[in-house]
Amino acid sequence: MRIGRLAEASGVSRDTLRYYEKQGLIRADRWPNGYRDYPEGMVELVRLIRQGQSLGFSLKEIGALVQGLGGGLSQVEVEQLLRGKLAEIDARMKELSNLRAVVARRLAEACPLGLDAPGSLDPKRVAS
Amino acid sequence: MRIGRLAEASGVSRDTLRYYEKQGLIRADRWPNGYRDYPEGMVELVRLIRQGQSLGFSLKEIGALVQGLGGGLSQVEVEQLLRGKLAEIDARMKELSNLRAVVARRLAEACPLGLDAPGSLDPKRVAS
DNA sequence: CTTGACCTTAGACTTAACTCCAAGGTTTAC
DNA sequence: GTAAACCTTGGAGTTAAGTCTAAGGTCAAG
Repeated sequence: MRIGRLAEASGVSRDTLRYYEKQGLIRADRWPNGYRDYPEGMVELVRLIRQGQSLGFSLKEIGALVQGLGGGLSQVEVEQLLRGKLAEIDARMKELSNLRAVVARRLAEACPLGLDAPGSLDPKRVAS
Repeated sequence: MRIGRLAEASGVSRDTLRYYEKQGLIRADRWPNGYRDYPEGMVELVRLIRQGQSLGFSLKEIGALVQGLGGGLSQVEVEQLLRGKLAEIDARMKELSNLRAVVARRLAEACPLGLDAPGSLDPKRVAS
């Protein structure tokens, strides 16, 4: 699979894929002519990278995880890395559920009667 | 409350608070000498902004929400904005739970025996 | 054998979100 | 009253994550 095909399949630009390679997030074999050659499964990995990113993880963090799994880390280190990531994901889910509650509460306030209760998000009326 | 106090209480730098103001995310009254004066509740709002950010929302998105709530949007528009945000949060929670499953699976694989199953995150061994 | 659609690299440019600096005014502590 | 610790503005610099451009190589179709 050449870069254009991977770009189309994964929904990121060619430039971005080359950038990810430079950052060590993905790898590519090469044809004799220098063209990059990706395995099918790369689509999955790139999608995972984008997903991680959209959830607030930096490329560096994602890279550390991906690198760690592929690279020179020991069994124990990989395990710790994964456990750490898992804890972080759990924390983030909790935060997200808090945020959801805040937005849902504000919706409940705004929706039925137009009441303006304290604790609003409104920066002009924030509680003194 | 002056800017230094808010910075300390909310855990962001003075510069960042001024930047948020420039971007329209927060507002401040002024003392006659020009110093910014924040209400207590501002701490809460700033924390919320940081939380939203750490969950992958841009300042622009957060600003639209905060602005919308404070600003010239109609009842219906605010309601739509909030519903949209809620849907987005739900989608993100689902993604996060997917990501959690991927990491947890990899941990289960890596942990007990060092087996290398297909579907790994490893960029060097991604399925062909 | 040339046209169009691919691919390569290196490097410049862009945007978001800070972060720092300079030059100066204010307030508090001694 | 002066030194330290605040505050102000404007503007420059930084980092991450792309995005774009230039100059050129490859390949299939007509």
